[in-house]
Amino acid sequence: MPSTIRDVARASGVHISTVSRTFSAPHLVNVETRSRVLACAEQLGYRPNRAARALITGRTCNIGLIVADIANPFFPPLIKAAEAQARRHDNHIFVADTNEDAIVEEELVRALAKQVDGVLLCSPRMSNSLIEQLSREVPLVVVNRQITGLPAVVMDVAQGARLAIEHLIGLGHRRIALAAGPRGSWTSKEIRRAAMLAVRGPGRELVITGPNAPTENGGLAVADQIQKSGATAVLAYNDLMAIGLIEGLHTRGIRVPQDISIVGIDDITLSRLTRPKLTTVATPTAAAGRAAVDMLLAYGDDRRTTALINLQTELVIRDSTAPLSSQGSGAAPVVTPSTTETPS
Amino acid sequence: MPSTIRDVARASGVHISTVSRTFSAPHLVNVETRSRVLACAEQLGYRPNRAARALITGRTCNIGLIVADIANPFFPPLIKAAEAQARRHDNHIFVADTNEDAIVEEELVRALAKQVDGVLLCSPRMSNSLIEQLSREVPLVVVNRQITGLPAVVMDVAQGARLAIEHLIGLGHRRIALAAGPRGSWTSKEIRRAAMLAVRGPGRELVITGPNAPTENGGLAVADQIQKSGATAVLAYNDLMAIGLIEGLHTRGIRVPQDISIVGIDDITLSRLTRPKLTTVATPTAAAGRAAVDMLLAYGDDRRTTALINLQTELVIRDSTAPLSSQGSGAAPVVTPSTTETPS
DNA sequence: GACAGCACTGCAACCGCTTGCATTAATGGC
DNA sequence: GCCATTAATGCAAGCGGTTGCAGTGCTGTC
Repeated sequence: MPSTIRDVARASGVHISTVSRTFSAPHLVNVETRSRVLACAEQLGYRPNRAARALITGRTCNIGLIVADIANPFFPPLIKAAEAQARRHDNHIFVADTNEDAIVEEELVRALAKQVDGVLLCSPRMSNSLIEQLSREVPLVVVNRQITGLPAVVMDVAQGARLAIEHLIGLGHRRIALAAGPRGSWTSKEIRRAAMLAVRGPGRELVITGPNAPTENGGLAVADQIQKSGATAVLAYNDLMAIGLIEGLHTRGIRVPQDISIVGIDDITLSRLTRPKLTTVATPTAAAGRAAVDMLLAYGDDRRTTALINLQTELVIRDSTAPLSSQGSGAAPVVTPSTTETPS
Repeated sequence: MPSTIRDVARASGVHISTVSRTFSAPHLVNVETRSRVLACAEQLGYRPNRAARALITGRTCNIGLIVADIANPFFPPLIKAAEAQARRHDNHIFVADTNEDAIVEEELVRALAKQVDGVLLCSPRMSNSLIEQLSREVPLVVVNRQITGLPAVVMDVAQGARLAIEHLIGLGHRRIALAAGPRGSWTSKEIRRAAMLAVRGPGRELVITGPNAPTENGGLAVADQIQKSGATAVLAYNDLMAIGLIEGLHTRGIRVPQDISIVGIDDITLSRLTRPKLTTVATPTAAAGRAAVDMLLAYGDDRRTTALINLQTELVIRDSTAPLSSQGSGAAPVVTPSTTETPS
């Protein structure tokens, strides 16, 4: 039913190759012929079949976008921006969700490989070496992870974490907890590294809990440990965890920010609307989506394309952080060794 | 570089057709041959090229998913569920965002048509007739809109709206406002229809404002009209608008729910976390995503497939609604004719 | 022992399109 | 006026698969 290049050729009385050229190399065909062909195509509602074209040109004009969890509010703005940018270049986007599972991730890259010109791997959970191997099978741009030799777009969460910790220290906090992210997360490692560095100083300690699921439930679940840690301030792996944590502390009668200060990371839309409004590190997710697509599309043009884009983050101070109140470190003064890793 | 069917054929010493059959009709090939072929394929890392296969079979095993706005928190759970369900059937999903634009929508359906087996059209903004026409070019399943003759998955927002209005009436409210959704939204029409019916009764009035953008800003922008309307309760087109509206009213010194009660629709994750927690009509978006994919995949099998799935909604009562307080209809007692339509 | 039937495999056309090469006609240089 | 260019188009191979048909060798039947 849908008309093919042959239908158009027949209708306009030329060979199919002329029709083909009308669309993919117009300068090679006579103006009159061209307009005649275009008219027929228009009338027949002809559109070149991209899959067929891809078969011979090797370019699908499709991009794969793999994220850990579509429903995690961190990703939709990234997906949206990537999709828009892709379409601006006449590309389409496959979106796939790994459910935070490294196995699924690998399988997805392989499954998509033949149908796309490249894959955007967002916050991957796979090992570096596996990613490197996959990048030999299909062009890859990694988002939220830095792997030497691979093009990547990262957001400078280290800097963000540093700003957050400095903010907390400035408020008088001395014992600060870090609610870490999921296992395999590069971002989580970065945050930890930066936080440890930033906390360093006389009488100051960093208590690390995790790994945790990067969700509201993950935050809820860690509330108990946080309470017992004796920390008066917490930096959470992301806003979702921060929000869950606030909820969890609330049910334990601990008030934020009066008893404990909380800082999130990401600045998802939600964070402006919760109670209290969340102090957080804003990450430029939309910009990251756009940049990643651009990088991928530039892949062929110039192998020496900027291999790493590092986007600035900034601290947004709202209502979930407050000066350390002299009387109330609401959390129990249980002493735990600093920088303890609680497995899970 | 990636190995083709020919490589596998050569390696295993059979004709390419045998390799092909090994993958698409295994029962037609001898067990020994089959395992030999499979071994070679495995070793070469061979995977059938879906695009090439699609060219001749006509089945791409891809699905298009078109939504109005990926970043609108209503959609991600739907996208996630659809993607998971699609993958369960070994299909992949193209996601595209129309930015609430009917023109873009049409273009996207056409652009995707050749690369997919069908398209899920979520909350379309196009006219019914255009959708019908498109459905002749590519299998379509419409989500959140009912068009006679087309397979559709809808959520029973009419029932939800009725429950919401009854809840408000039960709380003593008499003058109720409806913050309508965007132009072209079937859901918005349904809600209006149901709300008008439900409000009907002695001394009761429904004030309609809109169309409005289905976003937080849309809600913010309508706060003024709501205030002037003299309504003591509002049903908003969706949670995002409801939240924006609460914000807008707050800056005007109007408290929710003490001065005005607000009900949203959708029950997005956010709604459990705002201040106050939102009373809202929960819509089963994940179920809708799954159902829509199933419908699309069943398209070929049975033309008489259930043409309409209507999913139940339910009212979730939280903290944004309260009994009408005798003293305080916080909104100014300006009299506006009932059921006025404010254009925008 | 001839033959029908079956299981298995090869052959080749084809899906819709691109592209290097051949062909033709028109053009310009001298 | 002849030849080398150039512009425009046709031809056909091929991208990576699928599939109807034909061929091959066995088996079982009578």
